Amino acid sequence: MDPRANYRTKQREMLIGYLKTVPGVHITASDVCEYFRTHGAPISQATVYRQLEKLVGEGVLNKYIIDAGSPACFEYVSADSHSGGEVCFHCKCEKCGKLIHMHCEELEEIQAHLSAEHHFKLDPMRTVFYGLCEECRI
Amino acid sequence: MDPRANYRTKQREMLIGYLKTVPGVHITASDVCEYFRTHGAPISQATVYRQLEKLVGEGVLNKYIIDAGSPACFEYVSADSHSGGEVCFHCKCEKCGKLIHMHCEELEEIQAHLSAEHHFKLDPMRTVFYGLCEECRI
DNA sequence: TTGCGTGCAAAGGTTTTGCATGGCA
DNA sequence: TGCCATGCAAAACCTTTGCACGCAA
Repeated sequence: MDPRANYRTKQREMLIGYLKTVPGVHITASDVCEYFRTHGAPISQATVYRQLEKLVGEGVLNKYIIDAGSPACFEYVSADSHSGGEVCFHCKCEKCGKLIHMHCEELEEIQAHLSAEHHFKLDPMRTVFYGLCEECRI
Repeated sequence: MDPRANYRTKQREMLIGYLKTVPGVHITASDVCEYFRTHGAPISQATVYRQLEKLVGEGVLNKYIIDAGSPACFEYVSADSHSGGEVCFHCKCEKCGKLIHMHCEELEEIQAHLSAEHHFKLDPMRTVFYGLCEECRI
């Protein structure tokens, strides 16, 4: 689907290798820089940003924009997600800022409904539900 | 519901007055600054940001984060939306940028489901569904 | 009079970019 | 060899903040 030539550089392999070890966890660009700096194999932030963006384009990572001013979050997409099996939704608490991951079949029906009735192809990776979490709703 | 004392300053009135004339349109902070600067009544950007954020807190405006690095978008909330009668959802096309307003009962069930099953109180005014619109989905 | 709102300028944080060098294919 | 990737630094960008002054209540 994406026959772009990608060089297998040391930095790219290190990045993918690391992100694979934390699937379903939100990582920021500076998190990545910090990780490699404290592990004796620093990668420049320019390279981190460029590779992360490239991996998003390839579908290897998801990118989430939670809030303005805050750094973007990246998350490794597990192999079984590629098979179309599970979709991950996100809920963001407006009060405490907590981010909740959700794997819910019922919510997947939203996609079908939006597609059939509103001719809109939902992008679950990009969509964030805002509201109040269990503790904050009182 | 919100007894905060809000001074009726000239800048605040001008801002609300302008935003009211463009309901359902996405406006950025710099758009606002530009508008008033070219109309002979400049408002400092600090004031624009502070007032916009305050108006969001009051429910007068909605704020949308479209993309990292891109400025936040603000949108005037019409009076009938305040009456609580109808809930308005938004779909934002990631490709052409079009914003689609939706009044759909079926989608309102999402709120009930999130509340009952996931203990999450959805805020429809703040939530935007991202994806591809009819023309862009091809 | 009180204290919030404003304006200016500077800072803060995230992300992008120019350019020379390095490394994969 | 050709060209993409990397690193460094600086720039670009949006947004927030400190402080003194102004103005609504």
